[in-house]
Amino acid sequence: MSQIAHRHGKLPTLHEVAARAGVSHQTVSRVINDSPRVAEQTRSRVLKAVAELDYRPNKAARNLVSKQSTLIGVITFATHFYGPARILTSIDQAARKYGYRILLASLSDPSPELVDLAARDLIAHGVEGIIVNVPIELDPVRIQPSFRGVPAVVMDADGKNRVATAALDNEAGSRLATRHLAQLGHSKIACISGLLAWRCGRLRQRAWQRTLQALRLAPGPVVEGDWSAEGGYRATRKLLEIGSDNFSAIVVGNDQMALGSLRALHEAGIQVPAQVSLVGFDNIPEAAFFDPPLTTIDHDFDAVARYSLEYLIQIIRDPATPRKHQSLAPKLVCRESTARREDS
Amino acid sequence: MSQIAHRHGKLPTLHEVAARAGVSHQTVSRVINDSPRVAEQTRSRVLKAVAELDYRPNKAARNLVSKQSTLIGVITFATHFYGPARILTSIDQAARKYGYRILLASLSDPSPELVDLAARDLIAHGVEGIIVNVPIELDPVRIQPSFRGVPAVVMDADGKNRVATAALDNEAGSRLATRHLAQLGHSKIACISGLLAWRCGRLRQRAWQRTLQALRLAPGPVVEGDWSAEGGYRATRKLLEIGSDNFSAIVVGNDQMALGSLRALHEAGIQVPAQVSLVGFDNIPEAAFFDPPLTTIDHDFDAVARYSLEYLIQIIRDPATPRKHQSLAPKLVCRESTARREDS
DNA sequence: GAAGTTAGTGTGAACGTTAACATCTTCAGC
DNA sequence: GCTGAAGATGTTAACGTTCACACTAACTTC
Repeated sequence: MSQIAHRHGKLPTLHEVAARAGVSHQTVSRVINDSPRVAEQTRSRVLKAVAELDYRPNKAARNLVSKQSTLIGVITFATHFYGPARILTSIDQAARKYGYRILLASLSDPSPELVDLAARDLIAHGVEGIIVNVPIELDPVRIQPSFRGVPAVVMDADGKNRVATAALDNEAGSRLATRHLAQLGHSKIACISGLLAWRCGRLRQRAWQRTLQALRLAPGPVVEGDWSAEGGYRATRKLLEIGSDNFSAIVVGNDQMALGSLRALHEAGIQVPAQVSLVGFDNIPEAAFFDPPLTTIDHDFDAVARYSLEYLIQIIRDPATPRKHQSLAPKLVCRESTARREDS
Repeated sequence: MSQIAHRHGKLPTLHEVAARAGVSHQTVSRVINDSPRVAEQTRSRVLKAVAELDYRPNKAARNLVSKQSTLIGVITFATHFYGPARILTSIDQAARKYGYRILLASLSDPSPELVDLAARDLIAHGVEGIIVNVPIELDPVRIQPSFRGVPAVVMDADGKNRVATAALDNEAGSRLATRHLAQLGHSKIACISGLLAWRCGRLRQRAWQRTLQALRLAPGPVVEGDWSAEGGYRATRKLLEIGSDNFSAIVVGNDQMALGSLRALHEAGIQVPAQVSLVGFDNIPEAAFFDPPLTTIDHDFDAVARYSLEYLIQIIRDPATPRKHQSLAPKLVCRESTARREDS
């Protein structure tokens, strides 16, 4: 790798490369930045010096003068959950392709104030753009001043085409799940929602309710879960306490909770799907191996993440890019946790 | 928040704050950095100006001159898996407490060359330290030159006390799992390993083998999985093809694979734990809700992550900190997927 | 062959901060 | 009231880039 030992903690600079190649620092800069205005011979001489010294441009210095930090900030929350973690990973993967690195700002608490603080801090670090993925109801128009002109894409929000936003269509997913159960003949459809403090939790629950209304079905019992398997387990126990003859199917807020729900039903001696049908949400890789394999809503986390990042980069490159809302349609994945309602 | 509108994309600087407070930029710098040599009256005047302009120090400029970037680089791989994702999250949480931000470098492929490249890039960004969490066998002593004196902690590796390393004790975990099964009377213990290209996969498998040797038991069949539920499912099918009378228990490389395994056994009409006992690895939050609830090895991902970060910060603050290897002991969590072997 | 163009290179200033040193008070100590 | 220390502030020079511009040589163009 490097043929030359470096003084401890001291990295070579443009000037040292220039001295070694016998040119000015500016010429080295031109070579580094692929400027066409460099003679082939000079270029190779510089490149040789760069390789010998194992030179890498100091990004802080570049950032200071040119505002090009090759940094994208991501403001996120609850990365211990599958969805947020998956999105973060996908954003990072996508960013790498464009030569960007991710500067992480994960919140201890999802409040607009902390988003504002995080945005400022990221901007102080010189990020070229910011992706916000926070589950609370965040008015993208109102928080925009926090970004002070730095391009931003807000996920899981709707910016009314005044702010760039992108979201998985939670409502469409929930509609799909509820309709599927109705079509199988279920008329008593319960709901285990995710945290209602989360936007996607509220959206999913509301769509369940509205779909039932549209189908002229009375809404079954609702219990709020906390997205975890344990939360799903507890919510199902509550549902069973209310009375198992109040529902023959459950729309569950995510797959982890569905796992807990499956467990609770199993313990209560209730057969899935023979006695109760269950639909999950997210289609985590494990869902196909639940017992029974889970019918669920497939959400393409990678796609939104990739879309958001590419949209952000487009805005960075051309700030005049129109701001709009993009929503990605989910699809139903039928497995074995749902079945036709047997008339009793 | 900010009372004053900013010119588009232009952030206030030390000088503008200084002008507004009627002091020199250096005095503002002193206030910002909590220097004691500032009169109380001046301090409050400066603070007022800072608040009014909503000033935040430009980290790139600070980084350039003082080498204090408040940035820590994390080199990681496969963040779509539970373990690496969890560790990343925990590192980030811990870093925030110390005022650091995480600069992410996730690899597309876990090779020493890419680790080297990532390290250089992170250093070019001015990170004050680096945490490496890559599953391959990485000789921490050999890759050390990549870091050019920048403090680093390598996870899941052993630096022979010449490089700072930290790891969950995979071998102890596997030993615990295997011994547990042996104590329950199982003598034919199979293994579904994780990817053997991963260090932890190899370590876990090897410890299973050695434990059996130590117990003077013949090793059961081994199949390599890929850490996923589907991989566990396929591996179990292979095991069943080899013949279900060759094993009465399985040590599985992680909980996701154990889920797939459970499914495959269920499909084959094999009762767990009545006919076959199963031990997982990692204790993911869902494991308690598998059917049956999974006996597994509890790995404290948060603890290693926190430890690694705190160790790194200690080295940053005092480069003379001795380099050593820290290993965290896992523990067995007994649930219902293991039972005493019924003599047939 | 003078004037304009273009390729290739160099010079100096900026970016916004901290470090090092300089300066100017103020006040204790005798 | 002089000396010296300490407290409070200011001045100047880095840090390592890029940007704007200047310059030289060679090559067109009429």
